[in-house]
Amino acid sequence: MTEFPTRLLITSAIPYINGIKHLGNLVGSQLPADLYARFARARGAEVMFICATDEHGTPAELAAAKAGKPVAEYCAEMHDVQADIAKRFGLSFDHFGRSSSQRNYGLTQHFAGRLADAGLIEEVTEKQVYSHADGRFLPDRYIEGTCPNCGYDRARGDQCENCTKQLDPTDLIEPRSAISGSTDLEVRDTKHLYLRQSTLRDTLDEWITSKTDWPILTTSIAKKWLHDGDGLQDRGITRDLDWGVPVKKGSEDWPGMEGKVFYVWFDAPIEYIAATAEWADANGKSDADWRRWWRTDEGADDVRYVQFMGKDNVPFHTLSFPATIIGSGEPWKLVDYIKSFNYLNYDGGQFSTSQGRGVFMDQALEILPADYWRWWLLSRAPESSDSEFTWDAFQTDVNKDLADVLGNFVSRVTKFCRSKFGEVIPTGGEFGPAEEALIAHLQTGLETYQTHMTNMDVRKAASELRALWVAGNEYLQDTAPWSAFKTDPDRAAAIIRLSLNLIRVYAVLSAPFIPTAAASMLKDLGDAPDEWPVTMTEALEMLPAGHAFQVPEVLFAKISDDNREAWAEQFSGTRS
RNA sequence: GGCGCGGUAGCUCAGCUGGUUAGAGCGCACGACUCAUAAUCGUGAGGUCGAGAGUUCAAGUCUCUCCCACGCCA
Repeated sequence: MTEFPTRLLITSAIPYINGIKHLGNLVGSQLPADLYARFARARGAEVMFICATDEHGTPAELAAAKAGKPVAEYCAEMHDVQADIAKRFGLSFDHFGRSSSQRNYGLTQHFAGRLADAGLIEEVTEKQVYSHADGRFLPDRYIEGTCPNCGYDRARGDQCENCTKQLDPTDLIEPRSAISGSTDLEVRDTKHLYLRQSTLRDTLDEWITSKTDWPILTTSIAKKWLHDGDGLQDRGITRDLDWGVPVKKGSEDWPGMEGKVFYVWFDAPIEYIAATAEWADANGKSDADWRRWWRTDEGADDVRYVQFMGKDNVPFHTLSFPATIIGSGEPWKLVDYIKSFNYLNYDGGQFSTSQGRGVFMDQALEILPADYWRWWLLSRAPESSDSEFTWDAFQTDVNKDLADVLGNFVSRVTKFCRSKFGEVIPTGGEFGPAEEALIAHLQTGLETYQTHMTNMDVRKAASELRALWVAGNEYLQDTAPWSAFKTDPDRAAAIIRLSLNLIRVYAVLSAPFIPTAAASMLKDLGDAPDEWPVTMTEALEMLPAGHAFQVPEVLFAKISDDNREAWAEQFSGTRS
């Protein structure tokens, strides 16, 4: 078995602030990260699991304006909303931070200063459209006008949606602000900072090349950006906006950059570090307490750092953020493993936040408990290619796996025991060949499961866990305690004693996937311990004869055809 | 147009460094059981592994060309 790290730093890509995320966002980063974090804790690792909201940028400003609120207030509210939903989904962050925190201001400015000192920042003067009516510069996509190519009158400054032609804002005929509609626009010179990541290209290339155990999805995307066309391009890291981290060189002002902020992609990944500092602040810890996770010269040399994200975030995490870390010349912890995911589609199309298409996290929880979603999404995680959510598959899979295989096992064992022996672990009888075979089988399965979980092979882990559940049903079918009871009650008692213990083992092993149900199973087993099994032989004798339990309520109610049809209908349109 | 990821049983997918009769879950058919959420367990039906060519004693598994779907970029 692969040796498991003793200290694990785990980060999930941070969700953008402007609304509630859909299931596709969830399964791409936060959910698998949580699965891994829970497993790591169960295996005894010291875990720091970090996420946050990504709050800066124009979309946040516009969403706030639409809601009629100051952007800071809007973000604070939306952060609380997202934090609450995350909690209800069982996402076990050690801290859920905010990229607008003072910690992130300080660290972002610090990194910019270090990069400047290292000669990795370049000042570039470029032309950008300024709107007098809005009193601000407009990003390309917030300028609308008539497409010079096809005549479409609502083409955006970056691209015409009608004919897909790539555009420059100055190409548009009769350009206007998408925010106010004003045509009082002017092209002005503005100065911006660029991160010279092209100079780090060979270093990054070597680093990526050395990561032979990373998912192909991760390395292939990184390689593409490194080698495509002219290779890795320098990128602007500042914007003409109000809402963001003010541009500073460390703690010093940056001449010529007054009134500008860092671009969201620059400060967002730094928030992983900042959020860990926020964790320290929120828990009465010292700076040393968070720095031992991030500075290899201050205790982080034994930390293994794993990031989770959807494929759209891979370029930033494989290139830009490492360029920031490496370029700083300081011993910050660089990521050790990047687990990336493809997209989850919704019933023949894409999930879409802007169009409100698909199921969103809050809606999901209104319909069913989190465990249903967790199980389905994780067991079908889009690891090797995009995957698809359909109500039909969701209903079938959840009913079969959770209700029929796992839930019903718990039900049949506890109810049989109650009717024949009462609500205590029965005494008497001995284990024989059938038990030896089962235990050997479970031991092998346990090790396979742990290997897959350690490797973050999410689908394979789910499949193996399910196989363990099935093994219990096979065992019952094979030993038939209901028949044995008629001639040899002690034999039936032994079978049921093992089976009740098996429920505890299932609860513990399943907890990373379905934490709520797992906790409920342990509670009903008379507050059984959540100790992770090492050998099945010992694990299946943990609950002794005489230990009281109670027959649980139905663990997983089935999704009816009526439900499925109603939900498919309810979510066919757009989010209201 | 360039690049990337895929194209394996009705459906969703496993198949690592090439090697016995190509696997799993679901669905379907039949059978067993009756403790249980009309649940469970067993058996079975079989797909020229997108198409073509090549390398090899041997190819879903490597090479080339082409087709299709999806995605990213220009």
